[in-house]
Amino acid sequence: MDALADQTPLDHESRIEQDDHHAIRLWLRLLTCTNLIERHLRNRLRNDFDITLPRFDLMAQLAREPKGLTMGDLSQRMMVSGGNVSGIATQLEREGLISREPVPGNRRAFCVTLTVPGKKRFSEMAIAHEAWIVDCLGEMNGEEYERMMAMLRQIKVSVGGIED
Amino acid sequence: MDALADQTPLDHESRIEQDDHHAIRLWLRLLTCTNLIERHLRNRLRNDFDITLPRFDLMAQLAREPKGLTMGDLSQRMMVSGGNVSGIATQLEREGLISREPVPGNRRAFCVTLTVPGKKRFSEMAIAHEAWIVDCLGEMNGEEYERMMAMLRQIKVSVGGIED
DNA sequence: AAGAAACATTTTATGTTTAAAATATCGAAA
DNA sequence: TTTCGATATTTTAAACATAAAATGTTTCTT
Repeated sequence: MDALADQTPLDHESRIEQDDHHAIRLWLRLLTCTNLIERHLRNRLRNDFDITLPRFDLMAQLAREPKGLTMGDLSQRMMVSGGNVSGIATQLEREGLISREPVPGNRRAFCVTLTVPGKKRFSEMAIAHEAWIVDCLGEMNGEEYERMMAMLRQIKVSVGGIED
Repeated sequence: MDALADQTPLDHESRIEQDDHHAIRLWLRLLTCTNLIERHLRNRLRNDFDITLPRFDLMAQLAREPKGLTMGDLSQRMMVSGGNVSGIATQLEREGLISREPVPGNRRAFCVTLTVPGKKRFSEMAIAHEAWIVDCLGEMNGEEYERMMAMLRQIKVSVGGIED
C-alpha cells in the first residue's frame, strides 16, 4: 500500500460500507448533541426553577393551546406514552399548575389547561428557556439554519416512512 | 401593510428575536429526529433481539475495547451516571453477557469485559443495528454528511463551553 | 505512619418511561 | 337494544435515570 492507493476510487461494495460508517458516526454525533443540550436544559430548569424537564414540556404544550388539550393530545404531542403523561399530570395538578376538567360531551376525555398560577410560572420559565437554547446552539447564520432544518426534515420523513 | 413590507430589512432588535425563534425551532426538530430514531432502534432491538437499548449501548462500548473498561469509564463514555451503569451491568452480568473482574493493582476498580457469549451475541446485533441506522438517516451525499457533521461539532463545542 | 483528600463503586430515594392490563365510555351495526 | 369494536384514561410492573449518601480504597502530605 502506497500513497496512491488512497486515491483509488471505491468500488460499489466499499462505497456502501463507507456510507454505513458515515451514517453511524452521524447518528452518534446527533445523539451526543441532543443529550448534551437536554442535560443542560434539565439542570438549568432544576437549579433555577426547581422543576423537571418533562413537567416543563407538558406545560409548554398547554401554553401553546389556551383552549386546553386532552391527555391523548398531550401524549401524542410529547411523543411519550399515555401512562407517562398520566403520572406527570397528576403531579402538576397536585402542585396547582394545571387543572383537569371533564369535557361536557365526552365523559372519557379530560381537558387539561394551565391554571392562572401555572401560566404565570410558565411564562417566567419560557423566557429563560429560550435564552438557554440560543446559548447552546450558538452562532448560526440563516443559510446554515435552513440547511440544517432541511436535512433534519429529510431524516424525519425517512424514519416516518419505516413501519414499526 | 403591503407586500413590500415583507422585504423591509429587519433592525437589530428584530433580527435577534428572529434568531431566537430559529434556535427554538431547530432545537425542537433536532429533538424530534433523535427521539424518532431512538424509539425505532429501541423497538427493533426489543423485537429482534429481546434486549434494551441501554444494555446494547453498554455492550457496544465494551466491544470497542477488548481490554475492558472500568465502571467509571463506562459511565463517562455512555454519558450516564455511575449508579445507572451499576444497575445495567448487574443485569448483563446475571445474563452472562459481561463479566466484572477485579483489577490486580487496584482494588477499587472493576474491569468489565464482554464474555465469549457476549461477543457473539453483540456481533449479531451490531450488523442489524448498523443497517437500521442507514435506513433511518436515508440518502445523504458526502457533502451533506460533512456539513451536518460540522454543524453538530460546532454545537457540541458551544454547549461544552457552558459551565454547569 | 497518620490523617486528609481524591477516587471508584454501590446503595438509596425519587422520578421518568414503557408496555400491557384494567376500567370505563362511546358509536355503530345486527 | 344489545353487543362489539374503537377510544380515552389510569394502573401496574419492570427498567432506566439522576443526585446524593454510604462504603471502601488509594494516594498525597506532613
